Amino acid sequence: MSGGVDSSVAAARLAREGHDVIGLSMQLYDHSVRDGAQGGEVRFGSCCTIDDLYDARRVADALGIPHYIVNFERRFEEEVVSDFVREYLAGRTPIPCVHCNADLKFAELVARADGFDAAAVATGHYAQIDRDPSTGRFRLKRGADAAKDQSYFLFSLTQAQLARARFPVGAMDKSEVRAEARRLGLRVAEKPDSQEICFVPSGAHADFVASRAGAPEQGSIRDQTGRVLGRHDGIHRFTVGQRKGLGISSTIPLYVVDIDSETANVTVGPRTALERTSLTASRVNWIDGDVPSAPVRATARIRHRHEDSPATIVPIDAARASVEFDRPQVAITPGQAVVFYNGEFVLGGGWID
RNA sequence: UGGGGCGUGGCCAAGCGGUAAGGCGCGGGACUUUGGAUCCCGUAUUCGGAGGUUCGAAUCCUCCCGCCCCAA
Repeated sequence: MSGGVDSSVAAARLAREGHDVIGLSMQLYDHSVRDGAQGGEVRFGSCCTIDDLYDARRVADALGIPHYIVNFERRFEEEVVSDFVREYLAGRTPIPCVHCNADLKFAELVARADGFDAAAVATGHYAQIDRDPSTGRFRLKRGADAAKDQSYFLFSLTQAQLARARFPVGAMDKSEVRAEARRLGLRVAEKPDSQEICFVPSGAHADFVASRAGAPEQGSIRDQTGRVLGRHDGIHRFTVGQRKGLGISSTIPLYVVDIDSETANVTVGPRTALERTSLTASRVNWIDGDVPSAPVRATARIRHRHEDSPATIVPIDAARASVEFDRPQVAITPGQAVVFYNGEFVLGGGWID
């Protein structure tokens, strides 16, 4: 229970269905240090704050279920935050929410749930799970509300994890979830959707990285011919596809095309220079547990809030695959996830090299 | 005070006689469980100053002001 509407309604639905529900909330960082102590200007995202934990507790009270806060500060630091910093310093663009899901919610949290002898672990994700009638294997499906679908963030789930997972709001529209929260009188009914990175003060992720990594290495901003157009204060300030913040005058908008962590060079070019037809992915997970023995026709999504596009997925080995798109994709970004779909079903996904 | 170049919105910058491109930034919006992501809209009655030529100038001429480079 994050303290948001979705997990609150998820808990409410399970309770109403007669399940023996226990509310668990993850404490991800030390609020006594982070909140306020640094001058009051420090504000964290709308998720996982101390206020959110209180909201979760209040909702649990309202539902008449027990509520526990589990301390994942260390794990969060190890699995999510340090990875986030490391990735930016390597010139990649991390997506911490996937790690938080895979490494905390569906790993550590499940382990804690075992301590409560829980049969399953439910979250407020907009995604659905069913079983393939022919193989008996679990399948991951998009959320019913196309606008809120969060299946992208869940591509790394395994059969074992899916077997225990429940997504009570996955078949609902967001509006229905809010309506149900209102009907139940839950205080979080109108709470805004969370956004931005929960552990970084809004709008300052680069400063956050710098504060963890020390003095940033400056470098050059070059055009595609290698001509120097400007300087920058660290490659962690850039992501492929980025247009803003370059500080370069031009006759056309320039976008970050490439980031070289070796030379600290950031290459920029016109929008068309962002188009690529292929990519390779590492740490690929296939939802059904088996690596396909032949290329797979699918649609692939290269970022959240992006439409998946027809492609052929070619397994390279157990953990890698190449993805050949039928049409060029704009701004394929190393560090982001690529997720494969077959219609409503998530086939798998991996991390873009 | 010999030669050359330049002064266009907060910044970079196009235009070089026909009535102010574009980019950055900024403001607003859309989107949103990653991205100082993307996308959309807005942002100079005016071109260092003053005169002049012209139907008409930021664009030509004159003078002035302020920068820069080369040579002394």
